[in-house]
Amino acid sequence: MESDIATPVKGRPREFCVDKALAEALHVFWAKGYDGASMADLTEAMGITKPSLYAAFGNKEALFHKALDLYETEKLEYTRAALDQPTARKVAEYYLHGALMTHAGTTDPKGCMGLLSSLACSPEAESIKADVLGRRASSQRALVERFERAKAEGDLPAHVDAQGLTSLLYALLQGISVQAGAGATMDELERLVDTGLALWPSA
Amino acid sequence: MESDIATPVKGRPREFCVDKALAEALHVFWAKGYDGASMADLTEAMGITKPSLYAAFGNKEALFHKALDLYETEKLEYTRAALDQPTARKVAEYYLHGALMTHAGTTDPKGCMGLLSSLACSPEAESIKADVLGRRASSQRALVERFERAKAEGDLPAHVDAQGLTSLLYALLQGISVQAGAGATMDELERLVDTGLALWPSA
DNA sequence: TCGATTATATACCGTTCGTTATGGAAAGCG
DNA sequence: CGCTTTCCATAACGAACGGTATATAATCGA
Repeated sequence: MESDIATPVKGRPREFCVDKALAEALHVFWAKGYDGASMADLTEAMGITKPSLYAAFGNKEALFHKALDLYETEKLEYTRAALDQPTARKVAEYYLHGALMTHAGTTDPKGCMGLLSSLACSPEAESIKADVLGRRASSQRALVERFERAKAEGDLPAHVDAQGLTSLLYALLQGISVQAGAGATMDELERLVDTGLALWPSA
Repeated sequence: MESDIATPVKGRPREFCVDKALAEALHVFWAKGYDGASMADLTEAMGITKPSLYAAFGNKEALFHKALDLYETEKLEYTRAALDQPTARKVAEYYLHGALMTHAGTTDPKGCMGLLSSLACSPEAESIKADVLGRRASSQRALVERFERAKAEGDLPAHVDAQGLTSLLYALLQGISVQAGAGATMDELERLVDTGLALWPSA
């Protein structure tokens, strides 16, 4: 997928790096959510003025979608890599520890950008919510299929509900994000994960 | 706890019911969150004008705190009643089924009002977030103590981490609220709850 | 060097936000 | 009836919102 940001050959060259600016915008959206991030917040963090932002990214909504792309490819890569783990239990471990690092670490904002922006939905930002929910649904479908395969391969008991287990694992991820954003310590969240993994169904 | 809304003996009587208006305000805050609920939304739903609202409730922030009181006493009563259940497993069942009814039912807005308003935190609404987080922390403390008691009474295995189990149960509640707000069906959420209870530690 | 083209900077647009001042209507008390 | 008190309705406040018009600066091909 190519970037749709034109780089002309004529005229005055832009004085900022589009990728750097987008990374800064991602941090603002991550910390404040779509509605909570104002254009003033964004331009200040990106180090550019509003006309430059609009010329380079279109508008606030288009900027968010591009930032969400970056978030998914860079920060949620663990959710895709988890599916390659050999057993359902290791899939869950990969998911949960990935969530700890990504959503409760110290370098990036606490919590999940998608969760934040899908809940705080101003009526005019319906396409934002739809984008986030669509990506989440496709991730969840892939996990259901992975757990179905695990049942077929015998590393999940036959009686477990793959759909229910997927919803439960996602609930844990969402709870981790919520509690991380609410100020829970890393120790508390690790104990949450350890308790969850101790209950994980064994074949 | 007495209502701090004065009811004078002289002067023109107010033409609306304070309790009815507060219940309507609660629904707006519940559906949209603190920042997402505008004064226009609130006055329209409450059927009163802005000066009446300010005279009766103070301002938007005070109105939210009063609505949160109502929410806690009427809608979150199940989290207190759950602690009276005889075993830790029944406590968890009460919590989870209560969350299904309250946060995924058809009569009230989907999701959890506190979760919504604690995540979407405009910088000037810090007292809102603090209020919600304080109530949640006190609820969680009570649950930890209940699970400690369950371990002493033998209906929870001695090796389980009461703090971790509490965080896990709250994560499930939060995940239920998130997924309910995202459009999950009641069937999906019931399977989430059933899967979680199937994994519940037995003595 | 000269237009053509594009980026930046400043200032402004209309709208909505939470909040309040102003003026009149309705009740209790003398 | 007056007088006071309280309520309701209209309109306005300053600030912040997302988004732009305008003018100037910088770089291209010719």
